[in-house]
Amino acid sequence: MAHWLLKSEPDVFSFADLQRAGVEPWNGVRNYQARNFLRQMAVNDLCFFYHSSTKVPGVAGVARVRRAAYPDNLQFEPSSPYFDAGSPPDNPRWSMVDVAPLTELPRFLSLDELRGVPELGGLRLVQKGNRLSVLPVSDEEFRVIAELGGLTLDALNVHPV
DNA sequence: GCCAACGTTGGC
DNA sequence: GCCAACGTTGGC
Repeated sequence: MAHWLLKSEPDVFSFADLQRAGVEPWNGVRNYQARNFLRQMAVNDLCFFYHSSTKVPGVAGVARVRRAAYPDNLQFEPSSPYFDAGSPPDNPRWSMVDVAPLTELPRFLSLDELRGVPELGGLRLVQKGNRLSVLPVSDEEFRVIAELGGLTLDALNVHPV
């Protein structure tokens, strides 16, 4: 199973919002690299839910993929800020996945704290100039972050959906 | 294909 | 609100 990190501005859509929503289409990604990662996601993959552009940015929870990549409908909605007139309907340019909340992190992990963890030096999130909103997390990085956040491996060893 | 201009992201 | 970093656009 692969692991990922998804960024969201909590003022727009927080982890608590995801918990209320239950399942949410992760739409609006308009960066090719991020899109390619979305397309690599499989059902049941676990994703850290990261709060960006906020007072204390950091990892707030864990979500999981409920539906693999399919066309992002907003690219065909002229009224949407995510509309893309150049996307061919027979070969849509942009994809989205559906995600559902799994669990909040018992201990919120700020970006500042993550930066201080030697094992996470390779994480794209903590590297300079990182702007990707969807990024891969290695198995080892996933374990380190989950444990730092107060999650037992049991808590994450959930039944597939 | 180069690269300057521009827009966006996101930490601070 | 500032600005560094980075991606995209478009003229040439």
